[in-house]
Amino acid sequence: MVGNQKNGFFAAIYECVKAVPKGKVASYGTIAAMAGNPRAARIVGWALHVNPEPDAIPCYRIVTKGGRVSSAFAFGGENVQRAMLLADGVEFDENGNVKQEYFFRP
DNA sequence: TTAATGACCTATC
DNA sequence: CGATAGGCCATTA
Repeated sequence: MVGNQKNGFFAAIYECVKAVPKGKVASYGTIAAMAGNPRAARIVGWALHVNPEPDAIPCYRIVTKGGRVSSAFAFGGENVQRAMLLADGVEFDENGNVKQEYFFRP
């Protein structure tokens, strides 16, 4: 590691995000639960916000529980995130939300 | 240590 | 159905 990040919940969150298989998405609450705190959904958003390793952390695979992408995506915008997911094989419904069948659940 | 922040979630009007 | 308010938890200054 580059020695820039302290070991905390963030590290666990990163592991969970990287554990999401390609072609699927995960919600903040799901990642938080996998990290050990089902109520720390906001911490997940923060962990991805700092995104120390955007090359290894596919934050574009993280969406809200309703399947809606975040409004403050760090890579460029919601449209970009949708394109990334489409490139991974994820499909959206008519509402612009990710289908629940593409949600990765442990 | 206290206070403030934040890419959420749920409940209520 | 759409908008608003509050609560939760960890990190930073």
